[in-house]
Amino acid sequence: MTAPSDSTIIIADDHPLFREAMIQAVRNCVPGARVIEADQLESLQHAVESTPEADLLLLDLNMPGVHGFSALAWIRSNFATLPTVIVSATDEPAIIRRAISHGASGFIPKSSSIARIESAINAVLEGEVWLPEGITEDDGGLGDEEADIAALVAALTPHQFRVLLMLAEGLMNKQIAYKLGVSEATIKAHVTAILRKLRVTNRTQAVLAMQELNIEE
Amino acid sequence: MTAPSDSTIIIADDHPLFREAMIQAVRNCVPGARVIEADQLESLQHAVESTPEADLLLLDLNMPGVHGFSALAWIRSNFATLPTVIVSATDEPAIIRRAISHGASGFIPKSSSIARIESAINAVLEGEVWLPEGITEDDGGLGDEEADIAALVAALTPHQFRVLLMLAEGLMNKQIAYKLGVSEATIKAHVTAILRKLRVTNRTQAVLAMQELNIEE
DNA sequence: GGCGTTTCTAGACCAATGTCTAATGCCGGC
DNA sequence: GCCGGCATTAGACATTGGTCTAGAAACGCC
Repeated sequence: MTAPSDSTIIIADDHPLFREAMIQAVRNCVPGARVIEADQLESLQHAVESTPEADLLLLDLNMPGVHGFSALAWIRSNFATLPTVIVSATDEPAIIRRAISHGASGFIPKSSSIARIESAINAVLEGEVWLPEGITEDDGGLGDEEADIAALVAALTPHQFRVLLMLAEGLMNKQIAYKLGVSEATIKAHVTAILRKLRVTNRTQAVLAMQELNIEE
Repeated sequence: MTAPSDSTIIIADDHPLFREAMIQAVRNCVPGARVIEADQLESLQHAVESTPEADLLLLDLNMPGVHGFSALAWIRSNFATLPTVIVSATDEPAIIRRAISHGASGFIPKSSSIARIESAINAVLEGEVWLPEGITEDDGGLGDEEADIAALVAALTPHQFRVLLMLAEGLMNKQIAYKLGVSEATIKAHVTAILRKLRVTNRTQAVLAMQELNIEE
């Protein structure tokens, strides 16, 4: 238990029961830790932006609005000092290695025992990279295309990334403007910036580009 | 060899080498068969539309422009009498069962031996359903959402389906019109029809809906 | 505390998208 | 053979989407 007891740890998972279990594990590891929960990307964004001093993020790969590595790529870019551990239902080595290549500090399959989860949390808090048994880190890396798009997505600002996620839900500019409480003209400006950064020419292509970071194989 | 030697068989696969191997297998099974090749969805559409008397379609799941069951769903609807066997690099039982639920008459993993492929072709030509060893047909079926969307996609006309595939590439109406040799106004009419049939309100949502039929898990 | 840079905001303008109406041609049923 | 329904085509019109310009606010850097 080398971590200071005033650590702040963010847990992002849309499943309340699992979130509860993770909180227990965290409390066992770091008794006095402050735990912040997020059940969707919006609350996660709020959490990381309002607590830049956080020591660890436990991130589920499949939450409403994000089904893949786009959230990880963006967080790694905008909050590079925040160690992030991916928590996922899968345990496929290929996906685990992709997560590490995208900058994750560890990978915890949801099938892991509580004891192993606690080991993982402790290891990452001490600066190590934690992987499930039998997985080696030094391997492959990402496909060219995937790495390229991750870099482009990482260049987005927080607002732009949020808008991109809404584009990926098929929302109109007007709906996005309402949700974010700004004018439609503002959203249009964000969309233009997104298209430029992702090097595409319309919103459908932007959504398709981001989906390159999805999990599917 | 109960199949008549004047059978017509369509082979759709974007990999020339593999297509060649399949042709060999088909010729062994049905010596006098007429073989039609297609290397992408456009040529496949042309093939099925111009040879309604075809006896069998061997369809790869991953071709340029189609990455999933959308092509199968649409073909089953518009050419219901054409037995279709899925040929795919995967051998995951879940995907195989999804293929059968979408109306495929068989499933051949690309890892199969020539002998097994020939067995499969013969079986399907005689009206049976052919599955790899160890896979049972009677199971599960599709998720509600997937079945629903398959039904909506199946309702599209050939032209509409082709336009939808181009929407899924992020093309503009103008580009689609040029490719299909019609006016932009025509494409707009098609898009409107597609949106209605898929029960969505813009092209991005249409693309997202179709992607529900993609392979990803 | 200033200062340049980046982000966020938004209005005006033009291009792309989607709807409505309607004509043509094709196919199946009576 | 004739009729009704549907696919396809397309023009006129309304809405949405995207670019350009530009000011205000936040942020790091002297």
